[in-house]
Amino acid sequence: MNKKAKSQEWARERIRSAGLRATPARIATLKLLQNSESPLTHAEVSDALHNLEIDKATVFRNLNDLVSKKVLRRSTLGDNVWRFEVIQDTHEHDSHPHFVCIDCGAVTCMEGVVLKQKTSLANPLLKQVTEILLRGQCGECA
Amino acid sequence: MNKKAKSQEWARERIRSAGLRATPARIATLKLLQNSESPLTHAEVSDALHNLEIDKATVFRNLNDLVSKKVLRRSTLGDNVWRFEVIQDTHEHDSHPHFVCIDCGAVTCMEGVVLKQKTSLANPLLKQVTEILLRGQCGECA
DNA sequence: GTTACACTTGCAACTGAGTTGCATTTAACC
DNA sequence: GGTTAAATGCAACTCAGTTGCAAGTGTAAC
Repeated sequence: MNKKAKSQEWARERIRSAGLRATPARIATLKLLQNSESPLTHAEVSDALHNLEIDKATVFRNLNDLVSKKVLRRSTLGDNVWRFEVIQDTHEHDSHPHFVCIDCGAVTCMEGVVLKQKTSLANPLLKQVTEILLRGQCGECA
Repeated sequence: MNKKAKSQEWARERIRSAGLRATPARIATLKLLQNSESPLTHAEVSDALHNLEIDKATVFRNLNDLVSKKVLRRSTLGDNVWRFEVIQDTHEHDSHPHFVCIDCGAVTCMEGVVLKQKTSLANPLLKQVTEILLRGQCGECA
């Protein structure tokens, strides 16, 4: 089996094991996000799948379906637009920080960065952190 | 001077010292946010000032103006709606991370938390970080 | 392989947040 | 009080995301 067919089969299996039907739109969406280096917005997914003539409502529904089945993660970068990325089942640390460039909007996943609290005392105001977001200028824009 | 007039004068002075004109719409907006216990959305501000017959475009412009002058802070709770709150001038806000509760919207300054990069190699994609934002549930909401 | 049916899709119309252009009004300085 | 740049009101707009419904399709069971 060649590489393309493997990726296709992987996406198909991931969708089916989540309890959803493996339709062309879903397979294409999942393959796209899997091959992307950073989370994509709905508009970016929609554009990329444009040649498949998939309706934007379908893309929204599929993205939300895959999020609710925990195949994708949905996050916001402070610009009030949802971004989606594949939850890698190989990783344990599933919530790495994201860096967003305030100029060009590029999003970088920062696997090698961790938050450290100076004081040993746990902060009572902070029960559970679900997302860490850094904003600033990327190398291209600075 | 009574309490109401004091609040009025405080708002007026805060706006003027930011380099903006102290219009009734801006004074009412700032007083409202100052007296609110949690950040308010544009719609909430607009509703509360309804009897003053202030246009929604004006409210948006004023909120954004006050944000750009660092009188207000603008944050998102993950529902893709901006929320606004008064920046208390007793704090320095540039140097430490902020924590936003995705349920109640409360914003906490986290003086005792620092970001550490595991690898000694500096990330070339990340030239300058201007803001660090943590999102999650606070002790009240968890 | 055929079939049946629930799931999925496309379309179109909708909601709601936020923006913009422009003519009119007004706060602030003299 | 008069002047003027800043602020406002209005209306029309963009864009993200949702919804109802009829038509299409993946899947399991035969």
